[in-house]
Amino acid sequence: MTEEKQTERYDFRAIEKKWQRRWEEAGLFHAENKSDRPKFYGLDFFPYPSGAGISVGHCRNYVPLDVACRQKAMQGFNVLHPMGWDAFGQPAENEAIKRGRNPKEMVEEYAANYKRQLKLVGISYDWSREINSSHPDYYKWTQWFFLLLYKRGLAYRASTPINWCPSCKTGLANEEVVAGRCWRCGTPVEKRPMPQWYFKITAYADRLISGLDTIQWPEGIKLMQREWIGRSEGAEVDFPVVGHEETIRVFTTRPDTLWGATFMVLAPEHPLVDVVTTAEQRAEVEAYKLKAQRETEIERQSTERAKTGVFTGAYAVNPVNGEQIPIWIADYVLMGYGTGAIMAVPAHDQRDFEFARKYNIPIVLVYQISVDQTIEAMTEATPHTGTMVLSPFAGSPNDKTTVNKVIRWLEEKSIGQGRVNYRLRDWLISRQRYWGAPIPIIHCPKDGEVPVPEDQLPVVLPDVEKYQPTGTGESPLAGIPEFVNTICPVCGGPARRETDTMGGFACSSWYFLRFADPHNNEEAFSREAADYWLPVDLYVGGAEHAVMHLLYARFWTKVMYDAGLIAFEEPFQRLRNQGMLLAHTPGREVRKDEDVSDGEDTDSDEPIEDWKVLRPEERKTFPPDQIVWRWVKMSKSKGNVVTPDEIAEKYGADSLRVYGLFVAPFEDTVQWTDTGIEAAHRYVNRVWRLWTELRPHYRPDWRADLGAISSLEGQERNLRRKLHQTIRKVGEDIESFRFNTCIAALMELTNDLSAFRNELGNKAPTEPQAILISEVLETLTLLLSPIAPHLADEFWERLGQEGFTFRQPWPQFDPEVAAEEAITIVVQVNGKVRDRLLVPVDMPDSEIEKLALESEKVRAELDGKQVRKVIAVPGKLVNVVIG
RNA sequence: GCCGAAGUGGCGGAAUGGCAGACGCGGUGGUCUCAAAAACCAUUAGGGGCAACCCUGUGUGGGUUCGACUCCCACCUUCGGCACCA
Repeated sequence: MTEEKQTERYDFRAIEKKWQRRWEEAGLFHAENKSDRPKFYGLDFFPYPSGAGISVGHCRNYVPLDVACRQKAMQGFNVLHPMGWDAFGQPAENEAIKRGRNPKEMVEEYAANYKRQLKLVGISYDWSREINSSHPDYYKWTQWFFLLLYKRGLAYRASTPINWCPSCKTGLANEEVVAGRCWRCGTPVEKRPMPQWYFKITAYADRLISGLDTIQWPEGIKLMQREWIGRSEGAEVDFPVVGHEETIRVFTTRPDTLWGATFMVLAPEHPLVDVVTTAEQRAEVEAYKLKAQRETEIERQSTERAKTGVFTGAYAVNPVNGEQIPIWIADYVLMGYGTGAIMAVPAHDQRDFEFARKYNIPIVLVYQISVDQTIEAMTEATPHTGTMVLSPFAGSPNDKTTVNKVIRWLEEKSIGQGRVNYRLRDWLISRQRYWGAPIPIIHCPKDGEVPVPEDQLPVVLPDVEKYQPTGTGESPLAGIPEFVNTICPVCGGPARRETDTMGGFACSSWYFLRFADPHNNEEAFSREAADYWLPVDLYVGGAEHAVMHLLYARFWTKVMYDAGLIAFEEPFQRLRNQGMLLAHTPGREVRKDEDVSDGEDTDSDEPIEDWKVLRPEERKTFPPDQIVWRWVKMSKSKGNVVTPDEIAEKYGADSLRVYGLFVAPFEDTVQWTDTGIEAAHRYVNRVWRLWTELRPHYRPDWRADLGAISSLEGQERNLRRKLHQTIRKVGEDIESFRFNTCIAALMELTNDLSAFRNELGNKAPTEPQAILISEVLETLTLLLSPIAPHLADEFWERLGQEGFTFRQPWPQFDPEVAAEEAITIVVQVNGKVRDRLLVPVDMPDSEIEKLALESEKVRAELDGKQVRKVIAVPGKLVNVVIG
């Protein structure tokens, strides 16, 4: 036969377009709120749709979850896999300002583009549930939740110094300040006193810690949350101030060292500073306060910084021994933690030790390491060693038990109180920006703060021409009289609306619930829908939200639980973080003193940047030999974005999917390479050719003749075993997010199938061979379905089947077929491999041991030496210990 | 500084107490072709040997074990997080 038929070309563009259209027409991914099947809710962190669209980097979290969801659907689950837009917030507003555009229109356009791209990649979203946090029918409920928190005493307005970003011109939550800088723009953050809205997240601190034990999240993320909440146990103690009514309250984790307190330190901003400072010291104290105020957070937080401080002239009384100790102010004490004041125990706290040495303040040992220990010889504080020598507890060890004993004693004597303190601060929710959900509060001159009645929600964000931040600390909304002026719901008199909007994290703290019931106009979600779908079974997104979004969403969920709205306390059962995608990017080296935007870091130990991306226009003119290539995160600002559009056009969406899954473990940071995507494409092509060549031998009724292949031998038996092993492996690997080895397993199967095809050549297959081919082709098609869904559905159709692989049951493996018949037993001598034995699976250990000892290699090693021990591990190896 | 994760061929990675390097990239040789590409086949950790084989090898140094990439201790490096938290 010379009709060596040319295999049909793999026309992925046509195939992918065709199936995407058919899926949409069939409403294939539409999830019903009721089903006899068990539910599965898979969720991606909902994105802010930026103008750059999605890059192949985004596909690294959307595709794996899509694979998991598609597999769940085939396994018989009723799957909810939704997508929506985190459209409110500063990123969108900043971009709109930059482009001189209306944020509303702009966001619609960008979201539409995202949607188009996600469809292009073949993600199985139920688009009928698409939501947009900037739509009134969504933010109505964000406002409703604000009022829920308000009514439960969890939203309050207070005027304390806030983190202010001078570039974004708005307040920032503590979580949004990274190393003293704004997390969005990197501008050093300032402190400003201003009346602001807060959510009382600190009231939930303990539950936010304990809840972590009930969920399957990466340990690193849990740890970061625990640290952020920063629980510490200790005591509060009041120190009377000599000659004043006031007392200074301190929090300490080490009340057992009270007897060694030789001075006190107040934060420069502490309200009592002005009260206690003496006339002689006032000038010096004022100067220090001013200096501390001028310093940015960055400067104040810099490590290895020498301690500085000023004496106030005042003294406090140590309540445990009546001694008078000086009161200082110093910037190493922070107003934002504890009470803003500390008792200083230089002997047992390193910071206090340094301070005492510098200002010649006495040091008193509470715990002594040895009888001849002298203060003069000390070079550092000894926080965790020694035996107590002062106090009624002399003789106690320096440990937790002693601390607890002292706390009880303090409570009995009414000197102090046991107390738990948290690093977590309340969540600053006010933003002096336009593009957010207005805070639904009315300020009435008569009735004060009045919540907007629920039937008046939403408080609609007005359409305006000018929405730029004012920079005065007032929201742009304050300049719109039609918005501001309203009527007090209580007295009917004239009143003013709150003009701050909510930060974007409010919108994202409940969106996962809205997906359960996205079109509900009566409530945020129906209890029934929430009970059915929630909690989210699998949540996938980047680790950059480890504290912010994930902490806030957990907080709101607990509030809703307490309000009886839902039956669960943790919103996300299982969480996975995908790794970053890096692109090889040309840049140039930058001298450390060049291009440093805020040229005042004279002694900063960290260079801001010693390398800069070349701008596109620079790339053409820059001397090639001076270009320094680096792997950096793919982002529009770096000019190194690869879009799914171009990859889908050149290689196809299925190839892109395979690439991202295969290139590295899901959590790992990976480097985008052209050879990588080409390899994936080559594999998909290879499957296409192999499958297409074998397709003519397919028998639709192969299941009826399974008996014909129950006793295959040789290569055919091996291929069938491989097939069933692959079913097992692919199933397990998708379940556990090990997509790279999952693809590898499919490649191995393909390789075996290829060898089989080569063996077969142009010969017509025998009856059993045809059945085997049929089983392999059909099963391979279904195994590929979650990974390369377009290709799989095309194959499915070409097998003469109806419908979609998405609706087919996931293949089951036959353990007997998958079982190995003969296994290789490794024979070791003293732990070194000397021989290998191929034995039947069911050979008894004693037999294997005997064979091993008879092995020529082993006998050669023996050479007169004694066999001391023989270790046999069933199915694995025999180790002969000689000596 | 503290906390966490990681370190394996030329490269991405596999193996989580039992055959180190699956799978893929890249390389080399071959088949096909007028030629090339594609595809297919073979080979590919390093060193030694004509060979069958032998030795070395998972960041470094110790330890536990019959046996360690895997567990324990110390150190080095890289990445991520936190950073005067009283």
